[in-house]
Amino acid sequence: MTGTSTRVSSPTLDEVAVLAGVSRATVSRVVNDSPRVSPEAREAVRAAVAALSYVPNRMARSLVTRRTDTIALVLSEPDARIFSDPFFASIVRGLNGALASTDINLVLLTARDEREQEKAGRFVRQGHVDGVILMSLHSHDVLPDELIAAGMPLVLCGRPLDDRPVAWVDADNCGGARLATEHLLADGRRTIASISGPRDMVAGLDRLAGYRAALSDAGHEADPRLVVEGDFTEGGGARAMEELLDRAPELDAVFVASDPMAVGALRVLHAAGRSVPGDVAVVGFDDAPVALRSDPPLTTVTQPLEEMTQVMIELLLAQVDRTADGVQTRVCPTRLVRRASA
Amino acid sequence: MTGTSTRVSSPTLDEVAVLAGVSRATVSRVVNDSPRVSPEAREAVRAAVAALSYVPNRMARSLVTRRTDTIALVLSEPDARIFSDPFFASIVRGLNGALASTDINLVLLTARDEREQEKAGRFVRQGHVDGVILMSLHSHDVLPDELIAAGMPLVLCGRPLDDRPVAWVDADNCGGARLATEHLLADGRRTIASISGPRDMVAGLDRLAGYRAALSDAGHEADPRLVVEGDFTEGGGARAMEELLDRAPELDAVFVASDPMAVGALRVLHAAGRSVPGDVAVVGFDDAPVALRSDPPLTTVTQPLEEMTQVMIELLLAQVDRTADGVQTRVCPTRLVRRASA
DNA sequence: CGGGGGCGTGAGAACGCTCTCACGGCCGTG
DNA sequence: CACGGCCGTGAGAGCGTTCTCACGCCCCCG
Repeated sequence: MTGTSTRVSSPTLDEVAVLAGVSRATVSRVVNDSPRVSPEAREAVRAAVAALSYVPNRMARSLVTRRTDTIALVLSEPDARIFSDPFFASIVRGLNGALASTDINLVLLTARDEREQEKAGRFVRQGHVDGVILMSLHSHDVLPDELIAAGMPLVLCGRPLDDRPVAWVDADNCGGARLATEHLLADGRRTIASISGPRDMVAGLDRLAGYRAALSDAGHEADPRLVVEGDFTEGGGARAMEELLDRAPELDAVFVASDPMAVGALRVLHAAGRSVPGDVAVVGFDDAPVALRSDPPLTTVTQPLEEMTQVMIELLLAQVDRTADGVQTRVCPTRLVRRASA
Repeated sequence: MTGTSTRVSSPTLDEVAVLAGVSRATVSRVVNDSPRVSPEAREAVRAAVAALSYVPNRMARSLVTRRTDTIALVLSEPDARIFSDPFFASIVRGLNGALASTDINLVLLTARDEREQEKAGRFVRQGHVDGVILMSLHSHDVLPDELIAAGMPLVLCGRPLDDRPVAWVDADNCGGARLATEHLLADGRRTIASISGPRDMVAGLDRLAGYRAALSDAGHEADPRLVVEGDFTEGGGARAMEELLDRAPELDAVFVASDPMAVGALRVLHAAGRSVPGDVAVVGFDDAPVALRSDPPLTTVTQPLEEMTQVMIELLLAQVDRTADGVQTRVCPTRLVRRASA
C-alpha cells in the first residue's frame, strides 16, 4: 500500500529483545519499570521498543499476573433513561477521575434485560476485569449474587434493598432529606408535602424516610395526603404536584426527592399562580445542573460525588488486592445548597 | 466460612478433564461446540463443567485465538453532555441489539480529555478488543489515526470532517435537511429560516447544506440573515430563535437542526405570540423522544438508528474477519415524520 | 477376509508474557 | 589476598487455552 510495510501482527517481547541485544527477561524488566536494569540496557530496550512501536500483549500478561488492570461499571438498568440521568454522568466522570492517577482502565457495560445481564455476567466472570462496580437503581438483579458467588470483587453504587453481604457506597439520602425538611421547618413552613421517589428504589425510600423523620421529630403528625409518589422524572414531578395541590391546597412547602421532579413541580406551581418561595417553598435533591437553571434556582441537597466515587474505587481495589477485611460499606454525607426556591 | 469450601481461583480445563475422565482437548472441543465428540464424552464433560462451575479463561483463549470477542464503543467527547443525548442512548441500544445474536460483547469507553483519550488508546492497542466504533461528535482527535496506524479495525459513527481513509456510517443529514426544507416549501412557506448546528460538527454542516440546497433548487436566494448557529441544546435553540425573530420578524418557517433546539425555539415562538404552525412552521431533526411531547408535537426528520448500528457492526466485523475489501462507508436514508408543527 | 476411510480421542507444541532461580562479576570487608 | 554479598543478567518453567497431528477403532466395501 504505502511505503511503510504493514505487519500483520504486533511485535513481541522476543523481537524487542533481539533488536536490543538483551534477553526477554530484561525487556520485561524495562517495560515494567523494574529498578534492576543497567542504564545502558534500559536505553537499548527503550530504543528497540520505540523502533518497533511495541505494545505489550495484555492477554499474555494477564494470563500470568492474573490481573487485567481493568474494572467494569455495569449499568443494570432496564430502560435507557439512566444515560440521561446527570447523576450517572457524574459517577462516570468521578470514577474516571479517581482512576486517572492509576493505570487502571474503566469500561462501561450496559445490561438492559435479563439476556444482556447474563452476557455481562459472563464477560465479567471470564476474567476480563478485576472488579465490578454495579449501578442498578432498581432492585432484584441476579448479577450481584452471581458475582459474589464467583468471588469477583464487587462494590454497589447505592445501598441495596436487602442486607446482602456486599460492599456498597451511598449518599446519606435519609440525612439529606432530613436536612431539607428541617430547613423548611426552620423557615416557618407549616404544611410540608413531599413528592417521593419510586418505592422500589432505595434512594426514593430513604429520602421519604428522612422527610418523615424530620417531621415526626418536630412533632408533626404523619399525613398521608401530603405524600405523592413520583418517578424521578420532570413529567412525573409535574403530575405529582398537581395531585398534591388537589389534595392539599393549603400546603406551603414541598420537599421533592429529585431535581428534575422539582422542576416539574415548579412549573405546575407557576401555572397554578403560586409564587415560589413566597407561597410555596420547594427543595429538591441531587443538585443536578438543571437546579441552577430553574426559575427560581432550586434549593437542593447535594451529594459528595467526588468522595463517593473515590471511596468506591478504594473499596474495590482493596478487594482486588485482597487487603479488604470483611464487607465494607460507606455512607457519604449530603449537604443542603441554599438557592432561591426555599 | 460457610459450608461450601471457597476456592481461591477458578477451575481450569485440566481439572475438568480429570473429573470427566477425558483429555484437555476433548473438554476444549465440548466447550467450543465442536461436532467431533461422542455423546458420552460430551455428557461427561458437561457434567464436570457444571459441577466445577467452570468458566473458560478468556485471557488464555485470546492468547491463542488472537480474538477477544469484544468490541469497544469509544466516546471521545469532552463534556459529559453526550450521555444526556438521547441519540447516544439509541446508538448503544442499537449496537447491543445488533450483537445480541452473537457472543460478542460491547464495552463503552469514555475519553473526555487528551489524557483519557490516550488511556483509551492504550487499552485498545493492548489487545483488549477486536475492534472499535468511535463516536466523536467534534473533530480532531488523534485517536482515529492512532488506531488506523495500529491496524485496529475501526468504524466511525458519523462522517469525519476530513476525508481520511476510514470506514464510517452516517445518516443522510443533508438529504434529511433537504426533505424538511422541501416540505416547508411545499407548504407554501416563503421565508424559511434555519437554526443550524455548530460549525465544527459534521451533522451541523450537512444539515445546513441540505437546507441551502433545497432553497437554492427552489430558486430562493441565500439570505445570511435567516441562518443562526445553535449548539444542539434547548437553551441554544431558544437564543437562536430570539435572534432570528429579531433579524427577520417576517419569517414564516424554521428548519431547526435538532429537536432539543426546536423545542427551545417553540418556547420562544410561543412567548412571542406566534402560533405554530399557523404563523410559523417548525421542523426539527432527530426524532428525539422530546419531539413527541412538545407542544405542538414536532414534525421532524428521523434517522434509521437500527439500520445504522447494524451496518456499523457489519462493517466492523468485516474488518475483524479481514473480509473487508477497502474502506467502506455508508450513508443511511433519513425520513420526514409529519406531526403537528409543520 | 483385508484394506481404506472416516471419527473420536489424546499428546504436545504453541501463544506472549512474568517470575523464579542460578550464575558470573564486582565491590567491600576481614 | 580471600571470601561473602549484591547486582545485573539470562535460561527456563509456567499461566490456561487452542490447534495440529497422529493414532487407534470401527465400519463399509471390494
